[in-house]
Amino acid sequence: MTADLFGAQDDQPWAEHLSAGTVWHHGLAVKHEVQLMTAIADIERQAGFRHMVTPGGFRMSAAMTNCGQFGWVTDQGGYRYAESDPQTGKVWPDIPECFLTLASAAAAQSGYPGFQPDACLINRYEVGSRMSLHQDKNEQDFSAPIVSVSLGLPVQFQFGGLTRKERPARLTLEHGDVIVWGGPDRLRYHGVGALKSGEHRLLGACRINLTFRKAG
DNA sequence: AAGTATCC
DNA sequence: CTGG
Repeated sequence: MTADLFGAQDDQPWAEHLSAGTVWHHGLAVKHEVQLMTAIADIERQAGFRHMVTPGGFRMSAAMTNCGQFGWVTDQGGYRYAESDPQTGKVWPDIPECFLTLASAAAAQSGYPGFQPDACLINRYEVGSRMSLHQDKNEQDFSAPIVSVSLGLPVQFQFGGLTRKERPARLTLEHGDVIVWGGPDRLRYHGVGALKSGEHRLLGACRINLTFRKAG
């Protein structure tokens, strides 16, 4: 990875090892922020954010889109990965190089070298949007970790156990934070609380989360 | 079912 | 009324 990928203080011992997963706290270097924002805007032009519907018929409060070979979708028929955007019939946009660089570097630093995601779900949270506790389990390959990148407003992240009963740990995720979980922790329940109002210098009253997976 | 409603 |  490049020395400035995670900002000027990258040689600091950043990792905060939880009982499961690794959180990297850092300020993204300005040029990388700009690259990521530009890439998201480019993806949005090809595959717009939309509020998907759960199998139970409820509209999700987070707006979603995807890039990569596979995109996570939900509708009344269930959760699944699709190789094309149901909204346009077109394949999802490619995962931008700057996304891949960040995701693989974060995975490698957390003990998962060679991470090559083929799916990136992009969630956009407005004030009040949330994501209740769930497992990422629609992927074919649980040997690859999950890499999650937070941008914009802070949020309370809930990191639970392998059953829903286990009480989740809570931690605040801020702009530029990256969390990686895999191996025995790959199927841990996780979610985020409702986004509180605020103003981020780049994203305004909004949080965007990039979640990288090996789906296929 | 990654949802809401309700209770405490 | 709220947060879990």
